Amino acid sequence: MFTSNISYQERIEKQTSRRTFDRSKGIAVAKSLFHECGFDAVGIAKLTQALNINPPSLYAAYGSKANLFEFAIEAYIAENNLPVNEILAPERDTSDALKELVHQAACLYVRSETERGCMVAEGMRAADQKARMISNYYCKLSREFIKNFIVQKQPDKAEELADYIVVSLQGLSAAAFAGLPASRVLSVANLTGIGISSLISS
Amino acid sequence: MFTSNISYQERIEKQTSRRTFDRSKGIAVAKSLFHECGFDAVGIAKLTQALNINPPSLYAAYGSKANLFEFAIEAYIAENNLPVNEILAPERDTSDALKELVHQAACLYVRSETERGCMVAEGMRAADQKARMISNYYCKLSREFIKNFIVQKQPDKAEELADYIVVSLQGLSAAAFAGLPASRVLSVANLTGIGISSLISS
DNA sequence: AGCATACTATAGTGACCACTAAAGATTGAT
DNA sequence: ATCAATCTTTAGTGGTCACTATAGTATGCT
Repeated sequence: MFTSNISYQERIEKQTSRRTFDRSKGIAVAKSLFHECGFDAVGIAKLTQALNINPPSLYAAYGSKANLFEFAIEAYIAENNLPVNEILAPERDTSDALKELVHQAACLYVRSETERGCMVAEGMRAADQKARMISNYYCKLSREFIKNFIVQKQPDKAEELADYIVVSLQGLSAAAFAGLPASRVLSVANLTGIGISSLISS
Repeated sequence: MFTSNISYQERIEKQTSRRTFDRSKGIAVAKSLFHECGFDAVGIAKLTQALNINPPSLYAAYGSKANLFEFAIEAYIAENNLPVNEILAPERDTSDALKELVHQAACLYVRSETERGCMVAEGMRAADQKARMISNYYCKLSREFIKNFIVQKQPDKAEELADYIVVSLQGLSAAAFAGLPASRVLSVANLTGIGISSLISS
């Protein structure tokens, strides 16, 4: 989408029965490494060692480190995505829905001891510009989704409330990544939920 | 404190009238670069070019890149620090004080077009472990200061409220760093303030 | 003047970075 | 069986990383 002319699906489908390493598994491993360490701290050497392959195999399969990162982010979203269609169902109370979204996201950010925070939010801080652009794009997608939910019932507050939710999630992700214990992250998420209630009822 | 056996003051005082580059200015330049680009994205080459010196001069003056980063953070705190002793004056209303703290911090995070967010908060995401440790330490200092203010009047909520404030600031810093326009960052800070009110009065 | 000190600049260190040229190996199709 | 395609491996590319050994130079002290 940003750096590749060939999509994730196209690449996967090209895989034949030939002797080859498992591309899907490669993306899963890369996702874990990128999530745990961040884009900048994961080198090609670390990736190829984790996959037990050589650099050319990695490049033949994914094109570049940035490409692989984007595949990994897509996998992250596909696997870890919250059931947002249920959480942000149109008929739900705005406040309840947003509170649950923040709570569920916080749970996601601390459920692993090693892969902390939101991979997208953390990717936005990478020193590498491509990694930042990719992450920013998926963050924007999320914000739009949240905004479109809010706009149905609170159109006048949709923009600023969407910003508020996204920024809150960025803070929770940062805290989780920095090592704040799960219980305290969830406590902050709970306080954020109380804040959301007061913002919507006012 | 973490990586040096020689303090900032000691180094500065050692400066004689000999032909030498301005150490304080070097720290100021490094601070701007680190703040704008992040620890990882600023190499020795970039620093020495900006200061118009050679690497050995930089190492003679500051010891290491991590040392220089710590000096830069100290300078950042000294120069950009909010008047926290006034904002968090003991006699002030807890809610008003915390709201102003968040507002002033948000203003700080977006006042420059290039140096966005909080240098300490952003440093906590560096790929370099030393930079993370240094940043985490100063973040912890800030949290303690906030907690000690809250504990005077709301001792039962001090810990979780302090976490809430710090996480909110981390979110605002991340948003500012990612390029969210100043007006929207300030708007989110304002909403956070409303949330703080409801948390304290409840 | 002579000397030790403290900074400087030149020029490099090995290690790592993302990435690839070239050739071998395995496959499916003919 | 042969060939083309596609993967693999080996072995590297040039570049940048943080950092430094060595030697030159300007300074203050005696």
